[in-house]
Amino acid sequence: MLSILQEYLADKIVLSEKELLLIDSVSIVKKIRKKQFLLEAGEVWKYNAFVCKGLIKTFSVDKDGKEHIINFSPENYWFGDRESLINNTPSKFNIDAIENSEIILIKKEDFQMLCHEIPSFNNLVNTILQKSFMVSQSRIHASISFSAEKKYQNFLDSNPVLANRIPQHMIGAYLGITPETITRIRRNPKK
Amino acid sequence: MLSILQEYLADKIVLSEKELLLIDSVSIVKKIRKKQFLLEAGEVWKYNAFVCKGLIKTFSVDKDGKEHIINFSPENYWFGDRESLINNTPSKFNIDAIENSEIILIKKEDFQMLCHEIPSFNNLVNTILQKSFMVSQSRIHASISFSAEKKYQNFLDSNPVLANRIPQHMIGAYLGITPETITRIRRNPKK
DNA sequence: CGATTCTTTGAAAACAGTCAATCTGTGTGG
DNA sequence: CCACACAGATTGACTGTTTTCAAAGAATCG
Repeated sequence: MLSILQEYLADKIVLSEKELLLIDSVSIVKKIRKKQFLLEAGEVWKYNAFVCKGLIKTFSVDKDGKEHIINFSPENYWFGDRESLINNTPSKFNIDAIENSEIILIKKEDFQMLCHEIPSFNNLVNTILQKSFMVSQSRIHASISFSAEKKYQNFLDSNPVLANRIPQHMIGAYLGITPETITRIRRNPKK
Repeated sequence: MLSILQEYLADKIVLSEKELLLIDSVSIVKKIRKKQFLLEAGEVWKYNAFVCKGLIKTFSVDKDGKEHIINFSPENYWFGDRESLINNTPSKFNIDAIENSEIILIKKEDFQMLCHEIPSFNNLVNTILQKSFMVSQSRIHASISFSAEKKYQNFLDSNPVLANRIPQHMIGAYLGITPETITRIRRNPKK
């Protein structure tokens, strides 16, 4: 699975053989099965994680037992709980797999080392952060501006591929809409 | 007003006299009055901007003329439309002042130059980006998980100082709640 | 002041959520 | 390969929250 990360990196930045080896040397390959947890609320998250294959979700569970999904992470996406990672605080979130998945974990210190040793890697990381931030801004915008129907339509339009890998009730949990409402939107779209 | 930015920077990183001068040399000081626009939807945003004094808001206006507020930026905060800035695309947002304000603008290219020339400045920028991202994640979480009342309470708790500088209808526009609903929440808090 | 902006109110309507039951499809173990 | 269990989706009736609209009342500012 290391090769998937390598391909991803090769597509974004130029790395020497030595740098690639350095990255490999700190990469922990891991397979997890559907519904298996990577992080449970209360634990401290220690890694930067990359999805080689599969689909990961980050979510919270409220006191009524309802899930609220912070993020979906498919292949070639990084994930983790940044807040817990950076502040060394117990996470408010859970992370588990929606599909059987193969991921790479890089320990916080190792990841920092990579950023320090490999300037282009560091740039990539910052670029990704920039993009993540823009995506999250646009999600906020949708969230405060749109009706349930528009939120759902917007999700389908923005994530056409992802949408048919994710059960409807999870899309709901991501958008803040109940699955029943989504059913009704689908049955009875306005116009 | 340059001194405010200098103070802010001095508090976060160590800068040589020369570096400070470099920053000064590309800083454009600007005063804007309440309700004055810095950016209108459709224009391309060209700067990184820092608030020395006052309060800035970034918002969209939908087809019904309703405002949706993306961000409030008080003193010592950076603002701008990152998406428009980075992609050189017309902004979907407007930026104006809630209070008479004093700000510093740094042109995109100059800002990149600063990041390139001053490593500690670059680090600071990335740290801020990290933090902005975490804040926006937590706003997303609130937005998909909480009732109107909890959103409002959470806003007051998270922004006790800001809250009494911002008219209620703008807090509503930030949270995705009508001002009437906020009035009712205040009149009739549950427990 | 006078004008503007902001907040509050009430009544009605729209929207989305809840609950419980049923239906559907899928995957797994025997 | 079938049967069963289970997860997911749909339905309908109902409830509750939030919005809408219009009007009136505060508060603020020049």
